[in-house]
Amino acid sequence: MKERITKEGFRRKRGRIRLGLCCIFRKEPIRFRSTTAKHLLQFSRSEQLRKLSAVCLHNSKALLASLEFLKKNGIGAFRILSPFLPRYTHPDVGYTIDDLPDFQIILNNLKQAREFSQKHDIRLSFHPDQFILLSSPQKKVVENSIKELKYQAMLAEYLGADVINIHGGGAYGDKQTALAHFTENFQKLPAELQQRLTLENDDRSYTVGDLIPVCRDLNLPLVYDVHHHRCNPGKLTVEEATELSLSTWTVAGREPYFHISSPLRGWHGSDPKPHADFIDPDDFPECWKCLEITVDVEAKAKELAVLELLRELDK
DNA sequence: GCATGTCAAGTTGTG
DNA sequence: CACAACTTGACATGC
Repeated sequence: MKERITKEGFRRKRGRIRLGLCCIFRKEPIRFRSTTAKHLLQFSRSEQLRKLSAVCLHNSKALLASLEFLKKNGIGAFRILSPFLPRYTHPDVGYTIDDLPDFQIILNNLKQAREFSQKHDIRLSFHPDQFILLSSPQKKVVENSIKELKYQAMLAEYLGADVINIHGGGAYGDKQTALAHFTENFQKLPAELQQRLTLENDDRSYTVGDLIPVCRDLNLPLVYDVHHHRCNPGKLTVEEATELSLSTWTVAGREPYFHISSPLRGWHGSDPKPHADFIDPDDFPECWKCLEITVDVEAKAKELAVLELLRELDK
């Protein structure tokens, strides 16, 4: 900690680290809405679409408000929640954008969001949830996953988001076989989806060491989650994993994407996996501080945690 | 208003 | 063997 010189003018500058907010706000009154298939199914199709349209329209406005907040507060990235257009791929109530009565306003808002984020250099990303599995031995599971990924790729296209980040999925008793399934399924995806997909190490199955060969093979960037790494490190140190992950981005000339969080109840004794409200500055790897990277802050206090970490890194 | 149960989906590890 | 946790609560219902 000695190398941080506090004297004005000699302040050690952090690398251009862009901090990212994940999905929602703790205190700022910006809320995204959702709805359920069960609720929708009691109405006629046209009534369903009216309700869905209202929610999607609300969310498109909430996104614009989010970006405005990020710009004002120096936050450089935003992860868009998966049900931004809720139940889009649901087998019974799924829809396309132009089914929605307000689709023109919604599309216009998405276009505005893209222009705003480009103008103010706010990086947008997606993180499909735990059901999205390209490594599953079940054909139906992979099919549903691809359907959802295509939906997120469509949104990413409208919004100019460059990252759709997923995990390796289950190990199914044999990681190498599962990763072979992943590779096989990845190669069948449309190019516009392949271009955006990234792989993230997780806190139970796949370590950075497990994923690096797949990433090299498929030319796939690795989103390095240092909290997951500390829960499930494999053989690599944080410095080694950082270096390996960086190489998967720089080969494509893209800005690396990392994740940070702190354990809810500390590193000792109880389960370290659940996330804390804020980031303990000691959890932020020293070796990241001079890098030009995006770091998503996975903390329960959301924008408050991002702002606090920003201040901490500026010290 | 507020408490509570429910919501599309898969997999893993814990108690 | 049920259940919480996972990147994340929000919504609907009933009092």
